[in-house]
Amino acid sequence: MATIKDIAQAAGVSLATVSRVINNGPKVGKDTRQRVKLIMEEMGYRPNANARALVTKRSASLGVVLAELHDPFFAMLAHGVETVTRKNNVQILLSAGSIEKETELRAIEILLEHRVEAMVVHSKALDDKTLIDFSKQVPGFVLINRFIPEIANRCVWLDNVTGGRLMAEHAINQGHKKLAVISSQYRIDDPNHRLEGIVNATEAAKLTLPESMIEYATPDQEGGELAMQNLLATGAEFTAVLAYNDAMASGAMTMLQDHGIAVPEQVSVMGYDDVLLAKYCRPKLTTLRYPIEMMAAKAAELALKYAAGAKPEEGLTFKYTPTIVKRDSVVRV
Amino acid sequence: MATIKDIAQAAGVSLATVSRVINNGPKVGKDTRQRVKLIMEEMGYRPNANARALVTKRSASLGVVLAELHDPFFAMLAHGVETVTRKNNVQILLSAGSIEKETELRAIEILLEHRVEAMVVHSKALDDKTLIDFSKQVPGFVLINRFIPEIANRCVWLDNVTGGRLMAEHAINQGHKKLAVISSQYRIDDPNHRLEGIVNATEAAKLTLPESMIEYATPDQEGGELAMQNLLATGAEFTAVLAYNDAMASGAMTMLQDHGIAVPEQVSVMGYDDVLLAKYCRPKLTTLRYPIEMMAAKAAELALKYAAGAKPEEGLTFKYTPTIVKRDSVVRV
DNA sequence: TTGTATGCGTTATCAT
DNA sequence: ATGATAACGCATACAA
Repeated sequence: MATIKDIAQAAGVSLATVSRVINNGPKVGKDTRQRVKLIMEEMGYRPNANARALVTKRSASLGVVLAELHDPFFAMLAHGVETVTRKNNVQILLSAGSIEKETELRAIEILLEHRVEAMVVHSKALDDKTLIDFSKQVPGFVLINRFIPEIANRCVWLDNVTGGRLMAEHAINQGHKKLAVISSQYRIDDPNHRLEGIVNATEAAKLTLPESMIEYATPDQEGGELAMQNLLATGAEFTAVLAYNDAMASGAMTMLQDHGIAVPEQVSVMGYDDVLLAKYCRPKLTTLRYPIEMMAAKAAELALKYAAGAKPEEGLTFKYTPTIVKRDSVVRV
Repeated sequence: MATIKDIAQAAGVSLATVSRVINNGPKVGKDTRQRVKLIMEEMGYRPNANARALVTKRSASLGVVLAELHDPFFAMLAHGVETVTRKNNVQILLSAGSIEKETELRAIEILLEHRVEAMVVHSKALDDKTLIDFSKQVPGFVLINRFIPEIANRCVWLDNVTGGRLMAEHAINQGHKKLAVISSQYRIDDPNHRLEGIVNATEAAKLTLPESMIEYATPDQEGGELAMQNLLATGAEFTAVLAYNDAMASGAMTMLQDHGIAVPEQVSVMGYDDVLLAKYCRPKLTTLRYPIEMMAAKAAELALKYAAGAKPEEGLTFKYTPTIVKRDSVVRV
């Protein structure tokens, strides 16, 4: 592949001049610029991003750490990031961390080795201290879906406690008194927080939510089916089910319908996330909107801004609150 | 950030020695190795991938060009690639090309500038010649979802003509004689090929498929709804609908149900792709399995192999054929 | 306006 | 086993 040197030689000018042409530098004759450009075209010259990054110490790239790409949720996240990187002519470097400590760590390290300027990190397995340390090394370090007080101004996150509360309140407002909960079996913050919000709301409404009305399973459709199966097996009575996410809600609905229980006529179901699926499934899912795409875009902007030298404001954080999307899976009782 | 030089200084050895330690070079004393490693640890040393890429001319990265990240289909594609890059300690560089000539071109160029070793490209807007040219520049250049005879051995693609035929044949075998088709309005190869297969099958079965029974819309749920609405508005009669993809099929089902037409009792519906949605929607979609994740993994492997110097075998290509997944949206009539 | 020279962080070649 | 040194491709301060 042709280098700047080859171009200089072919054009009969110096390296510096070519470099200036490439970067639209100011001090270069109009005709020389023309000629050099032509030759670059002819020789199919492409600047070497690595060499450039080495000397300028700026890589024009943003690293993204996420769990699993095939999860639609992370696809939305990635897309949110992409909208802003594209606008800024910044490249995306992807690193998957599958919610395992070692992998997440390695994912971040790899991005660091590539000297990405900014970083949007979705980490659930790493501890606060590790993340705080990284944020000190990388000016453009931003966390998504996580809140760490010490670096609050680098956190773009969803208030899941409020989310849980909103879910439960909505069900309660619709007259439901016997609630069941289908949660994720992974003991990370998100399910804990959502559950906390649900419990708060039930207590405030003087309802009881016995442990037996809470089922845990994998946070996907199969998990939702399984959890509902278990719930039904215990013979428990409930008129509304609050699921950890839309996939579990969908699974739960399927299982209910398979048992001849009409949704929402006999049992109401609520999801969380508002992914595509929520609109596609029948009945359409009443759920909580998790504006992950918007949040991811925000995180990317922030990361780029910090990377460019902006100082994170003290005492600031980027908290989003989910909102209820009323569709057809919940009815008044 | 500490460099190899800093480490050398701190350890009282030369650059060369440190470099050897980093790369697990052979000729270095056991104790020196220990000491250097310790110091690297202490100083938080991280090799600079850019510098390394510059001198070794190998970037340990694979570029991916795809259309839209938030499309679950591309999320699967990305995931397929990721499974093999992870295994090979190769980094993913993402570039979105939104099915526009200019953007796709720019996406590839950017990856080229980063000197990615391998490339998995999903391009629909670029012409054959351009792609062939690129493949000559980049040894590890592989196309996914596209077939170009001149570089057949770099193409991992799905036989959409056969796919279309299988769809139609399945419907016909189930006794359906009046078919309707919902296709994509984008005049790229995929819908054309699928339609071609459908037409072939209908002709072989001595059925007619008038142009009025084919509706075109955007390849998403809204498009499916719209297309079905149009179809119903014309008063056309049909007992089976073949959709361009699962999203359109889902939209079509919704619209049918909204019009009080039972699926599959009154009208059967078939999708294409077998994305998550196909299992989630009600009735579960009978569709064609498009093993995109597997294909993407194959493409990535191939790209890496070619990048490593393996010569593309002449006359070879990587064609996949979709298979029918029978679920609940099609019945015998 | 143009050219020269230096250095970015690393690997690799050649000495020692 | 270890060190000195020349690249790699580019940007840039300094000269001319």
